[in-house]
Amino acid sequence: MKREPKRAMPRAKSAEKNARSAKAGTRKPSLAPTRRERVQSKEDAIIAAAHKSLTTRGFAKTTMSEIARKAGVAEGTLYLYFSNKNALARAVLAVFYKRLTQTAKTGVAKCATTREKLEFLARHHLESIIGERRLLELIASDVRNTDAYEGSDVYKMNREYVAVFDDVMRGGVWRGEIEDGAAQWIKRDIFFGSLEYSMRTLLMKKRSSKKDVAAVVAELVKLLMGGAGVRTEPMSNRDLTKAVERVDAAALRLERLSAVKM
Amino acid sequence: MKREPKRAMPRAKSAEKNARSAKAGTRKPSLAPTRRERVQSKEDAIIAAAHKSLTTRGFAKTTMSEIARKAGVAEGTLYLYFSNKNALARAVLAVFYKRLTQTAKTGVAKCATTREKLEFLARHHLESIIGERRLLELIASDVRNTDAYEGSDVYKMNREYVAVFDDVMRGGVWRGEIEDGAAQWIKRDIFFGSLEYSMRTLLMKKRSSKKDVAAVVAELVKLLMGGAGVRTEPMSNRDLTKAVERVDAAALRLERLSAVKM
Amino acid sequence: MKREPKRAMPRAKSAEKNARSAKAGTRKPSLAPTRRERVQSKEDAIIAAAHKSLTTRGFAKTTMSEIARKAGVAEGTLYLYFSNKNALARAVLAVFYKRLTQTAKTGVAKCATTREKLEFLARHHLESIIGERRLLELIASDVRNTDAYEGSDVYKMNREYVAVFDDVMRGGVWRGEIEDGAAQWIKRDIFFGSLEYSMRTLLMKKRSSKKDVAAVVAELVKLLMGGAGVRTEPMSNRDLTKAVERVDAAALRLERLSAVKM
Amino acid sequence: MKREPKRAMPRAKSAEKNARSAKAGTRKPSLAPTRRERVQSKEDAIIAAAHKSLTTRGFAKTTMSEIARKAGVAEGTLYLYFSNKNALARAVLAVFYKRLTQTAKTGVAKCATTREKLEFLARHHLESIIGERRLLELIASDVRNTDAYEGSDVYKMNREYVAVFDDVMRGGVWRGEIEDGAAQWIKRDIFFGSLEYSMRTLLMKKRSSKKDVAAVVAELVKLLMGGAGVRTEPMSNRDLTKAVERVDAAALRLERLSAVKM
DNA sequence: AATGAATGAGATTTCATTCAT
DNA sequence: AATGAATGAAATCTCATTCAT
Repeated sequence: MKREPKRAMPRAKSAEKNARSAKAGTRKPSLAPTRRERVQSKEDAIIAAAHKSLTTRGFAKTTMSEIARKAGVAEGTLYLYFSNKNALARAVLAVFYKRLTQTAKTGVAKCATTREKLEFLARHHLESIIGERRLLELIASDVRNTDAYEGSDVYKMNREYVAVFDDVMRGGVWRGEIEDGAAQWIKRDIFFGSLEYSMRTLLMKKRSSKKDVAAVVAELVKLLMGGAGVRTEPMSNRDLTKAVERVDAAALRLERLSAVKM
Repeated sequence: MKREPKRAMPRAKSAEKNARSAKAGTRKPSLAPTRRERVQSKEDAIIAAAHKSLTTRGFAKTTMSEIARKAGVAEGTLYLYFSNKNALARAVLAVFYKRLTQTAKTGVAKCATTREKLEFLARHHLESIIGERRLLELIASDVRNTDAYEGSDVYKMNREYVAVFDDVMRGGVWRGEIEDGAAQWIKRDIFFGSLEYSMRTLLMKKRSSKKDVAAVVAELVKLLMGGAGVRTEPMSNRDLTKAVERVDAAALRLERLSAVKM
Repeated sequence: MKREPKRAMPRAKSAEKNARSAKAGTRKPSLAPTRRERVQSKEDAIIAAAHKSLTTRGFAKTTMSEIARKAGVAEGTLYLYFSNKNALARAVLAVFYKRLTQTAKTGVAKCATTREKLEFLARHHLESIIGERRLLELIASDVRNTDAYEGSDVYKMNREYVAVFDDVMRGGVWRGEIEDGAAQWIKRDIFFGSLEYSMRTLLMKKRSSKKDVAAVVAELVKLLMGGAGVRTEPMSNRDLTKAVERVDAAALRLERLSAVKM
Repeated sequence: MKREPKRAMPRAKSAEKNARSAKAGTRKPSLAPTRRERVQSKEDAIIAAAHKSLTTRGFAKTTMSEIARKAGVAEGTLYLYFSNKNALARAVLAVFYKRLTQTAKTGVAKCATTREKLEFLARHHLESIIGERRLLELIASDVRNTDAYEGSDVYKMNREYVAVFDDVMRGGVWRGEIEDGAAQWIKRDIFFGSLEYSMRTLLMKKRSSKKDVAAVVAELVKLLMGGAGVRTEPMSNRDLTKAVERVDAAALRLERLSAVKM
């Protein structure tokens, strides 16, 4: 099932990639694409082709020759850019996460309140993964398990992506809008886990409406922000209770006092 | 890529069916297994072997010959009981769900309160899937997508399993312990989605403690039962309202008092 | 039972196509075979190997691995050139027909009379198929029935081959050597059907002689050209009848004459 | 591809069959089927089932289990009656030939002239094989080649069948209706070969008409009976013979006359 | 005599990966 | 740097035949 390389592959790739963007300013401008640009665009084409196949057919059914055809390169060329099918899939995931992070950050920046930010993030995530569910299989399976996932590009990009959510949540806590209850990783898992499960349900429904998405998003945000979520004033339930009790007691004493006096 | 069965399979399959011959009591008891018993035990052995391979190596890397070897039968025999690899995987899933449903129901029955029931279900699910994460891949991928998933055995067993959760939730709502907010399917997705995502995090942690599991369970149940869950003293919203009314009334009287005095 | 190709095959296949690159003359001649030449020769080798196996062991008993071994290539390579076993068998048939047509045309061109042409064709066909009877099974069975036979290469080549016979017959009719009786397809079926059946008989005879072949050929041609074929004296039955009647009448007159005289 | 038995099979079959019909008269009549009758009917059922599968799906695609199912017996039972798939197929062929021979003989007996007999035989053969073309594949391939064909039941039955044709032809020759030209086996091959080839053409035609069948039959018979078939004036061979005798007699008298004169 | 579960050799086909050009 | 033909291990699935019951 797996045919791992028998000998180390002589590829210059990483170096190439890292060298990119280096002293771009010093290069003399030219209309014809430079070698570096050509290489980059070819890599992009391969990733785009792989992305398309992966999302439409899934990992197992996607073949390297199919990707090569779509990308307009020879099969052998794929191995010049990526050491194997798994690495290529990981690159696709990395790009996916990069884009996702980008749009998430941009969208969040436009939101005023924590609530709005969370709502945006939830909807954004849900809508994004609905079209790329096959990509998520990758995360849960082979690509993630086979080789060192931690330390890989995908892992890093994933951290960066969820960090957007973490920042929003921490901001909410700091400003007292969200109770500092559970550990952040737990909230994170609840957030993304719920959304991915909902995606499956949505996909199974014959016709999933915008309303369904909205309902999921609303409920999730409500839960994460504390049931109090609808309150305008940010006083906690417990504080309120205490306060009421104090006032109640005070009123009682006043009443007794006045009753005596009168 | 896959070839689905062309003809009906000569298999004895389900226990229910085998029990049919009814007057088992009249047969003279014998220590040697009957033909039917052997068939059943063989099917069990195959499923057990498949389960083991599937959970340890995943669907793609599991081969039929590996399963046959583990089960102690010839490769061809597998196809006597299951029309293809997919069907076998589905049978494994069905057994998994059946067992899961059984233990879930039993456990829930022993719990007194809705809270306890939910906590039990959450912990039970989390602990169960930690060892069988590869099995869950199946649900999310091939087995689910390839053929008519809806209407399949797995689908039915899955419905039965989640129904346990649904019943608990509905019971809680009915008894006023849980707010009847979002649609049931949303709560369900939040519950199971959160747990499965948490499972992944737990598995990635070098050493996931019992405390982590407990924390996830607690937080999830808190959210589903409404934030009120954490209060020490059980003052209900209704109590609070009453108190506010009292304070309001007291304030009114104070106002009158002061009006008299002044 | 059979799985037909799902995707286009990366094959160089036909000679015509390869000749396309046109300025072959400008290329500097080299002794080492070019890539294209190697591809073509490999295809030829595969077809030759398949031909050998097919004719000696028949379709069912011929295995792809056997062909690969004979051709000196890996099994997978076969599928680079032919999408499956059926397609390979059809290619073998196509080559067979091509060669057959070639030699038939050449031979016919050398013959003077229609009779000679038919005799040549009959003998040529009979001798050709005696060594390749297993190939003919293909035509009558799987290869022909499984997929769209009509429109296939084999079909076209077969049409081309039988056209040689058709032309000869039509020529004979046009020149008045053959009576324009039955439909052409009927004559064609009689011609080829008789020969193939005779082949079987010949093969069953412990020692089939040249004389047997000659006898079959002679008889068949005689029939197709009209019974006149065997007459030494070219007098028809009708002529004979007339002659007899004339003699009869003459004898009668003589008798009367002599009776008077005497 | 072939899995021939590894050891001789302990079957009583032949003996059983031959013993049949033995002293039938001595058996006491009974309404319930005897053991022998049951065995015979089971064999018949198997052959009938095999015949159906063989004619509709061909040899390769017909499976023993399919036959067993259709015949209403267990797979193992097939091997009690026939040593392997090939033998079963041969039995089917034998039955086919037996029936064919029977109907051929009956039909021929009802015809007055040689011409009519041939026409009947041709049409009968053509119509019979059109529905059973898959059976004919057997004759041309495996069944015939694999084991000792000569000496087998099929071979004998085939001889018996073609003997019907042979008899008709020999009768025609003896009565002077057919020229005694070619060897009988040649005429036989022409007859059956032409018809089987025509069958293929007929099957390929989108809609083969009765007229097509009639045309083939007419042409074939015309050829076999000699071109005489087309004569306009009906002077029979017998007339011709008489005339010759008269001429001969006349010549004799003339000789005598001249002897007197001289 | 009958059964039918079990066998296991063997067939076709796929495709990630290599490497000579 | 690019190609793409070649590889060959490995996977799934079939089915004639056997044999314990």
